[in-house]
Amino acid sequence: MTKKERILSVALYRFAHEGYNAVSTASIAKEAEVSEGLIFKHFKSKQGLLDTLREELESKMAAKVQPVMEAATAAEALHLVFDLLLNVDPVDFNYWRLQYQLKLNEAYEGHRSAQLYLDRLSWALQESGFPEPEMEAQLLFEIVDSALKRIVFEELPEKEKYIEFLRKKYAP
Amino acid sequence: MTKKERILSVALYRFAHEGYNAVSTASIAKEAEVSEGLIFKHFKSKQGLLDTLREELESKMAAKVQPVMEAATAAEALHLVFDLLLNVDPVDFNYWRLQYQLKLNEAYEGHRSAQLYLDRLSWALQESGFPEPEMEAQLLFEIVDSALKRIVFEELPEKEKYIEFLRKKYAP
DNA sequence: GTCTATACCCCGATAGAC
DNA sequence: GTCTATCGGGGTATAGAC
Repeated sequence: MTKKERILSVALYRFAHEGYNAVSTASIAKEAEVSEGLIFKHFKSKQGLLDTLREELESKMAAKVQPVMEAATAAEALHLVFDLLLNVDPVDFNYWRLQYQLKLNEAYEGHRSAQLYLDRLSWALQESGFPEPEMEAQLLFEIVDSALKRIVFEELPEKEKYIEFLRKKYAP
Repeated sequence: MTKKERILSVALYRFAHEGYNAVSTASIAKEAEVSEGLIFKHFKSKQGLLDTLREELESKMAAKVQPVMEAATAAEALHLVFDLLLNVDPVDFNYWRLQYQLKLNEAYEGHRSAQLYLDRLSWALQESGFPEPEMEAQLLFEIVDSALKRIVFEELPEKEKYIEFLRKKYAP
């Protein structure tokens, strides 16, 4: 693990747990066992460090959603939505936590790709015979999002049971 | 409006929109058109200012939930859950936004009262014939919470339509 | 790439006058 | 209750040596 990677790793953990503004570059440097100056050589600014993490986050997000977008049938797409929840890698928890931190404070542009995902859900639900697919897609999106949030914040002890309970409602 | 109230009002807005750590006492004082020292005379510290807002938030929350807790029948309780969403006062939006800011960063004790609310939902859903009332209560809680979030962050344009869509599922 | 030293500003908080 | 003045510390960022 290079020093650059150590910085990113510590910053990800701290930003995800405490929030961007609550974490100083000095404390990141100390925990990563590098000099504070090195952070600025590599990332220009504290914001630049966050931007790098955000890019990593976005590519991870795209990869995560891809199976649902490419499923052959509506039933398969709906099934994969819940697999996505079952298969969240604990190694990535901090990326999703960071996402929830960023989403809160305005001007976060997850909207573009979210719309494509919503459209996909809407299509799958319509194919599956739901009478109000757009409304239902919004709801499903919120349900899955809140479940992911509870998983990565370790607030969902009966994860498997809860996910299967959800799956029964949409992909029986 | 007293100066003390002006400070609280500005602090609420800024904390709710930008997050506690991103807002300085100097900028609050400037916007409220008071001296910075006055903030510390009234609230001891920046944290004390937040604590005052948190107390106001908690009493508002208790008042909001009360009708559901005191409903005579299960059907009425479920019906009131959605009324709660329909009747959110725009004047209070910033209090709920603040709540979502606070919930994110660790050690937030909304858990005690949340459990009573969850138990109440669970009871109402069991009475209404849902086969897995505990799971269903968790889900309903998340659905209502995410809808409230979208409302106060002004991300739910078709509010009434969405709420009635939800209501049909639980209190037909 | 990496460290040390340092600039410089802004932050939270206090003291004291009115 | 309210303001002005001020402090000490910690924040981001840069310069320059190695």
